[in-house]
Amino acid sequence: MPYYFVRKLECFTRLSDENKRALIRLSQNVQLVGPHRDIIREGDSPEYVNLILDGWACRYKTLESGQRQIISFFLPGDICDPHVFVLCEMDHSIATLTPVRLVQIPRDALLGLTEQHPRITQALWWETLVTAAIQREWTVNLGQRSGIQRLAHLFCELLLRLRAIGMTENHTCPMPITQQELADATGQTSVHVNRTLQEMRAMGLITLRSRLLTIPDLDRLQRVAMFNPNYLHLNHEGAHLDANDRDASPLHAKP
Amino acid sequence: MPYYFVRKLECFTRLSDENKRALIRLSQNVQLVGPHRDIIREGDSPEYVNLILDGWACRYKTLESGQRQIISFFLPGDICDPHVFVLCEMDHSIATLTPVRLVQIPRDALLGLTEQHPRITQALWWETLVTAAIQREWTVNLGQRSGIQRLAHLFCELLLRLRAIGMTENHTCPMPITQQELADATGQTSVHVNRTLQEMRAMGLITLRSRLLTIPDLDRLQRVAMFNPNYLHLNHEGAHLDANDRDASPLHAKP
DNA sequence: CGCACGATTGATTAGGGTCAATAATGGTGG
DNA sequence: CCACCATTATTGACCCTAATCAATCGTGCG
Repeated sequence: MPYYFVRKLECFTRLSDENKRALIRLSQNVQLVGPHRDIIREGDSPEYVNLILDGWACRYKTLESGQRQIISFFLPGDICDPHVFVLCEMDHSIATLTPVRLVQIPRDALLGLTEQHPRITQALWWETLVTAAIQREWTVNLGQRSGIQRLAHLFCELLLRLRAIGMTENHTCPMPITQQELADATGQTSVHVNRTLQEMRAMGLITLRSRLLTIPDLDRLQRVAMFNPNYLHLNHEGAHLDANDRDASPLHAKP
Repeated sequence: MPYYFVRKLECFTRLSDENKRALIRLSQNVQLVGPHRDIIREGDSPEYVNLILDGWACRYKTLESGQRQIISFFLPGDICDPHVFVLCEMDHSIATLTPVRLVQIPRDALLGLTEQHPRITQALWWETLVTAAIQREWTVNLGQRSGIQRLAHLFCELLLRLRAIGMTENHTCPMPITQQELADATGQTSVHVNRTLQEMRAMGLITLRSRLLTIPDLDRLQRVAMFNPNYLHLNHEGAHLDANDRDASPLHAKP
């Protein structure tokens, strides 16, 4: 079973063997959660940091009117809010989309880890900032792009994130979510998502069936979406950091 | 001249006199920037952390098509990305909206501050997490709300944030931005914003003229917007923290 | 006073929502 | 292995919000 979160953090910087062992030791008390279950709800007080070992999950908010917005997707290896403890209560919910294997990391365990491993601290910082960048890009996506562009952009993002953790094969990646969920993420109705997907298939932009997405020409899809991958910061920006660097303050990272 | 950023951080937790003096010492080398000027551009490498002493600014992104999305607003006292140095290059731009007084804080100055003042470190953490929460709420706003609701929601958010730093008078606050900018923030055209504002005025929800916004009945506007202020975490959630607490790790904050 | 920018208005159109019905799919138990 | 049921996907008809284009009006300011 691959450790996706190790792969993910290695997108940013080199990790020592000791770093990796420490990360892997977190995977105690693995929990299995079925699909479409809440992991934590708006209003709850955060007690753990959730690390998604495998499967997909999402942040979401439900309005009084019943409308739901999916705010972001969690993929294998993603960690849900490593610094959430500063706040007293959750302002959104997190739910599984597929069956999920996760670990709930107690505050002290995570604190111990970062105290012992400056490089991991840096990498978690990078992960936090990239998460924020993704959220900003979603703001742009919902505010400025058309239906087809929103879906195209989402597919580009998910493909690159999945590729970063080694979950793609050639031009194909898993896409284990329903059209309703794509609709909730892109601020459309499922009816319109359905029609837009058909249009994208007709244009030869994608194949999507059996929960598998194929993008024959990623450049073309990126052009359709006006997608610029810079916000994902996937180019080993922390490669210059010595794996044994003592200084773990994010304010110290030398760009 | 009030120190809005001190007021803002005090929304989270109590600060000692020494904390405050240290914060105020940052205000060396104040810069005056005219309206509608870029402070930092997408692609630039971040060299400073910008602290807005006074005036309004915004994050934005421009697409190849020329469309612009305003991603967030910076109000007096806001600090632009205290932890940005982990990343090599900016994935968005920041520009002034009004004339702005700001300080560009060098990395080392900020690092020194947080090393000396654990309480400030905590408060900056809170600020970072609230900024992320605001971004999520904008995602919901753009994805799920109608034109009038988006504007109403934005006005509610801005009023509460301005009230937190003491910039409101009764039901009135400054709103020094154009309809085009409201449009770029809410993902609409300025024509439609204009019509929606007229509708809101006709409903008695707001008064907006001479760059002043009045909200006679905030509860009512909140209901229209389906606005829930919980995501702003403005209820002194860090009040329990002793101002001399030694431990500054966000993972340690006891909710 | 005149200029530039921002606000306002009107007419028309298009993208996407709504509602409702039907068809595929896939998982389950007998 | 197959029948059944629940979910998910698909289609059609119609409607409405908000975009577009273009012109005009205000207003603050040098």
